[in-house]
Amino acid sequence: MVFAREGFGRSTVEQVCEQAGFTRGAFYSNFTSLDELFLAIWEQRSDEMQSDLAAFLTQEPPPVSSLREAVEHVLSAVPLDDEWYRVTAEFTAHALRNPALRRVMARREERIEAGLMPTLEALLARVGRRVVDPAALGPALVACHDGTSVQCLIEPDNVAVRQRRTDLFVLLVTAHTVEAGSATDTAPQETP
Amino acid sequence: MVFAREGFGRSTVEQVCEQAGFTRGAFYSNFTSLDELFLAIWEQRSDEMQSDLAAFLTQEPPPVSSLREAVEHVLSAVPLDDEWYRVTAEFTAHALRNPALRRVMARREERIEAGLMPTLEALLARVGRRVVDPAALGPALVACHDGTSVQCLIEPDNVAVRQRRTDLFVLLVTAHTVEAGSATDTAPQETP
DNA sequence: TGTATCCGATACAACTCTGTATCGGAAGGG
DNA sequence: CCCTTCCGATACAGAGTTGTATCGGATACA
Repeated sequence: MVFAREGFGRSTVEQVCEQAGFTRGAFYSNFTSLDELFLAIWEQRSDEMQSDLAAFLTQEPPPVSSLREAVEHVLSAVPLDDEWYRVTAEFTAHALRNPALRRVMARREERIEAGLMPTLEALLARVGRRVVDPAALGPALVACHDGTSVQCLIEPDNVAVRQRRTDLFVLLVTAHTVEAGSATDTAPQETP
Repeated sequence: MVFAREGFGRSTVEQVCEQAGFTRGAFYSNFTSLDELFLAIWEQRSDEMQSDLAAFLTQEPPPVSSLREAVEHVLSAVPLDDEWYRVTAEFTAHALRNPALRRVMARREERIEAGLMPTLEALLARVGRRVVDPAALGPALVACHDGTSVQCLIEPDNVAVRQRRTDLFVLLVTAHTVEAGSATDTAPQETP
């Protein structure tokens, strides 16, 4: 992917076409600008990943026996794809400057949450836990995923980073759930 | 800042010089490339922000009376600077493709943690809490900060996002601390 | 089989950016 | 007061990029 290698701003129509195996003539008869192509690619791939995630999660009910295992199973469906995260970082930077793309990013998050939460809740139910506030847990998971993904890719050789990533997810899920029988239905407990 | 407006890859030496009020001749007698300037600017500004953070936090011991107030105080020292976060997003995307910049990013995180944690621990001590595992809390805070900052800037009009951001920080700090008298000294408790 | 339509390749003209080389002036040292 | 040194401005040449216009072939349809 040219955008991952060069950065979006430095990519040229020529480079993209060369790698894709067609010419600039072909490009300009299908798109009007690189921006448009970038958006199209990102949306398509983003949709694919969400479909993959959803498919993976719903496919076979795994025999999880603890909350951590449930989290690990979900995380295993979200690979740390180096190239793809570079493209996403480019897209994020681009979106922060472009209202139209901002909406695309917002939709992406909504769809991730929509695809993730039901399965996650089902998995957690199996280990006897109930999510208290899905509307808070979803965004928190996405934010932590994005934040820790960058950390993992910035220090690819630091295994502790990846370990902490998992721990953080477990922590989040733990704090946002209660034992299934519990009557508590408020926001995550703050002990002090 | 040109990099925030145009994106790094689309910025030209000409644009940068125009805004800064000098000419390309002046530029090339002080830097060898835009990459170098970008790195210099980002490191300098990043250092400034860390100094500001440290100064703000150590300056006057605020009269916090709860863990949440302590967190809110710290967060108030980290403003959601729209322009600056755009530059950071650009830098992040750039760093994911460039090992030298990766190291700069890693150092940035270390310095944030180094500047933040002592004061945070002091503040928390004042409300009767002790951090259990600073080496885990620091990176988690940074990751969540970066992740939620994007969310806030992607949906600037959504106040719920900003609220959840604060809640998330409170949650993280809560989970990584114990009551000051407690003997517990293990990793954050996972109840189930 | 002939024709119309579509799509991609090639060619082209205009523009933009980069990096360097040369020139002029200002500041500092002797 | 002169001279040297440094720094920024201007000018220029080379390279690369964009978007369009024209051409050729393939495919679908009558």
